Amino acid sequence: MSAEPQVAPVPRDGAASRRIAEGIRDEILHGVYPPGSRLRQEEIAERFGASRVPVREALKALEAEGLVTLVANAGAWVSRLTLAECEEVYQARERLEPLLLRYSAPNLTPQDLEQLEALARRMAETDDVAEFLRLDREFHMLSYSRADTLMLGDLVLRFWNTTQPYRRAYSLLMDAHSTRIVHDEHHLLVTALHEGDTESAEQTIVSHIRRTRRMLAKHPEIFSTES
Amino acid sequence: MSAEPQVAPVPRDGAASRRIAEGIRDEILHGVYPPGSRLRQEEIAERFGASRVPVREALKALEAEGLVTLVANAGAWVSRLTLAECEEVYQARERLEPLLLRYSAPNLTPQDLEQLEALARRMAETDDVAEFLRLDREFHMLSYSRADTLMLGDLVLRFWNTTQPYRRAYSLLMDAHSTRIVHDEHHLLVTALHEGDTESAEQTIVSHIRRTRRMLAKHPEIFSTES
DNA sequence: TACGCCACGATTGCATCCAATTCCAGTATC
DNA sequence: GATACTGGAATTGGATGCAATCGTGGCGTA
Repeated sequence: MSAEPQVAPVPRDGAASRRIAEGIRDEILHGVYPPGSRLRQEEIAERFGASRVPVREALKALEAEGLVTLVANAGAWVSRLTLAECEEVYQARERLEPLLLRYSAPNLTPQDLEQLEALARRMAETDDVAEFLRLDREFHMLSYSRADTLMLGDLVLRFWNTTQPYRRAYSLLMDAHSTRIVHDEHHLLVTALHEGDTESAEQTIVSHIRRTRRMLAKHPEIFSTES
Repeated sequence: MSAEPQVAPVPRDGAASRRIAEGIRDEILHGVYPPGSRLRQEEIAERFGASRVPVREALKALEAEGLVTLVANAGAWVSRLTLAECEEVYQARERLEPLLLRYSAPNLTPQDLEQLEALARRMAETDDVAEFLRLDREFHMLSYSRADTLMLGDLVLRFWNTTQPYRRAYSLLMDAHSTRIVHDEHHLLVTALHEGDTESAEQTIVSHIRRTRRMLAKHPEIFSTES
């Protein structure tokens, strides 16, 4: 144990705990840890070049975000949603995202609208699932990005995060028809925003989320994986 | 340092961390720690007969709940809401609580309805603020208690928790007229539930929350206390 | 007198160490 | 052959100790 060339001296930047929480969150969102997989403190600690203490703090925070499930004296697992829970999240999104859009829409710049249009186009053109998911997320988050809110945005982001694995599974099952409808809705949303018709934009996002929820309900097999 | 009669041997029941989180949350909700007050790790640790490690985990969890604000290398404070943030929470409540009520209403038992009525009556009779707050909270939570949800209920509870200190401050300012309206709304809600008219119950709760939000907006002085 | 600087105490962040609990494989018993 | 039990390894929960950082009061200088 004389030399440690593998890990930088850890400049004690400010908070290893934050770094670890963000790292684990990213890994969960990118599917490195699928829902239901075990999270061992020591393995994570070693991978981030830290001790187990900040790892435990990070896990506590992720638990409160709903991404991780902690069981006393047993361990931590990536949260797995049942169909019912997922529908709940979508119901909540149906209520909150139009509100968030109402905050954001009036502040969107012409550049934002242009970029939204570009994202919608690129989404329609790609057929790579990972790329589609990334663009879809970027599209919707951009539409909310000008909301001058202090917690609503974070809350919606959390909803997106907890349901991310299931969006991935679902988008693998989409046929050409469903795909087409999704893109139509995206274009409708951009158009409404362009015309300054916030009412219509809100209605479009409600329909968009509700339709996805009902499609998910038709594929309960997504939620029963045992791995 | 030979004997320690003051604290029980700590039966290591399962999770000191949970106990501490619940303890601090209760103290914040009961006004022991007002918004903006500092939370020192060592003081809390000593008071709960534990070390600072579980305290830090508890604070992390409370931060994710929005009750506590953590600053790296500086400390923890009880979150203080601005008027804008508080309005945001109320806007979110306006959207989510009717949804939660929709889940709960069909499952409310006759006993529940009776108890709701009793709570509404007792609320109208008391003139002690602390008592009113307790009953009000119990009333609304009971109306949601039969919701078979897995996260919506917790989320709404969190909204109530983060805004609790401001409800307290506000209810001190209520005149007879406002008070009367609040009680009327409560009775309307119970009546709608009794008649099985969920639509109407939802509309009542929306109005109830919206009215409170607008009243709060008329008293910005509540949010500018410097203590 | 007001402003900037510095040293010290107080407090936080993290690593290491120990105790308690859980999980699991191997064994014995029905 | 299936089930209940037991002992030890693996893993988590918490306490203690140390380094880094921040706030603050006192001092010097303009």
